[in-house]
Amino acid sequence: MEPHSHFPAIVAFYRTHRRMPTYREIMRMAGFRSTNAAAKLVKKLLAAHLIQQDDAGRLLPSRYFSEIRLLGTVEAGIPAPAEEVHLDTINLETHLIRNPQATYLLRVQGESMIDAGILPGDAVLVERRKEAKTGDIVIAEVDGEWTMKVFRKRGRRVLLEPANPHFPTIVPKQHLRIAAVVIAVIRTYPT
Amino acid sequence: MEPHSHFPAIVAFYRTHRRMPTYREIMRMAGFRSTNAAAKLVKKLLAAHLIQQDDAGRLLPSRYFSEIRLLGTVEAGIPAPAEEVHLDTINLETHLIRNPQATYLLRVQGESMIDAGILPGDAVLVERRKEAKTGDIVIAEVDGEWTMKVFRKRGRRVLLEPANPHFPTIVPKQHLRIAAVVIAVIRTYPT
DNA sequence: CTTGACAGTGAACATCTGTTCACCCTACCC
DNA sequence: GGGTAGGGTGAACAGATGTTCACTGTCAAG
Repeated sequence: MEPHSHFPAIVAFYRTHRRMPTYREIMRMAGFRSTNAAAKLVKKLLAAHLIQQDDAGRLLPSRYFSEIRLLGTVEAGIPAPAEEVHLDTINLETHLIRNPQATYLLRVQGESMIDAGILPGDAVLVERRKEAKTGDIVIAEVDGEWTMKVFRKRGRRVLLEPANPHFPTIVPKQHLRIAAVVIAVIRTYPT
Repeated sequence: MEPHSHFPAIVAFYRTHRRMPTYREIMRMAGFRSTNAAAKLVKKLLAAHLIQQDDAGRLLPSRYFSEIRLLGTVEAGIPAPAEEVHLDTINLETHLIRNPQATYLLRVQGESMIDAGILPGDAVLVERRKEAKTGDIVIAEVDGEWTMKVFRKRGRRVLLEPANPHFPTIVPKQHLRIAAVVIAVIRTYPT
């Protein structure tokens, strides 16, 4: 039995148990009767970089445990399922979210950011943050109203610019509180 | 020290180490000098359903490790962290992806879909599918070229429409192969 | 002051963990 | 046939792991 043939079972174990299997569990899954057989299998999977290990020898999932296969550009097309073996993969969530405790999903109303490709109905992933830098898209409370705009600092002044010429640039009069910065836009299409 | 104040550190540990911490590691993170203190902390986190445990006592991540808190619209604003308790949450990956085996991430080149809010550099989540219905955004191979366009059926004819008036509508002459349908657009902003 | 709840210490224990050793068996090559 | 590499067995071991016990200090309520 080739060592890689047991890899899908390990991935499945990780998904259902939310942890990596132990050597004993790998042994049982593969039908071995000795943990040494599992250890040798693990050594091969390690050499193939299909799984990883920490300093204490504990098994860790590799990037191959994430679900999404990464292709090139649209123009490069989509390969046949058989050629998928070598595809790079990413974990969508770790790729999008750096600070999970401070991350939220908001729905967009209105067309004020339409030229930045943010349409009504889109979802925006935002990270709670009090500071922003020029060019960031921020969620802010200005003079009592919540809004999403592009943050710009002009010298000492702060501007909140829409991405739509039909909307006015906001110059905060009294109160500006930056609550969050947009880190991603997510638009889903009905299937 | 409140027990929940240590929870973010545990989540951070899980994300960087790709496994749950042991009781000793929780002990060190919290500054305790007895594993019993960590065990008591864990008991409280278990009672609050912030973490989970398997049959052998091993710690497992709960949904709070991977789920995003869901707010309303931008105009409704972002509540203070204290009011977060009742927020609904979703898992980003399960929310976006219905059929993981057939789902891929592609990068967008060109501006042909810009009026649909799909900009160059965006990522599109696509699901391998051979059929499409009018209005779907499809990845298709037309007369030897790969392209992303809006699929439209006009009677017996099939049109592939761009979302940009400067680009031509494609009328497949010989060969049209639909490879995938766009199920989501994801745009990330540099932090 | 007394009481009780709570949080943390220190130590112990049975079990599980990754790792390693010697060994067996089979298949293949020269 | 002889040799060798590879995959598997069985057993052992040191260290790590979750759990538990008795105990100490603190602090607020009565």
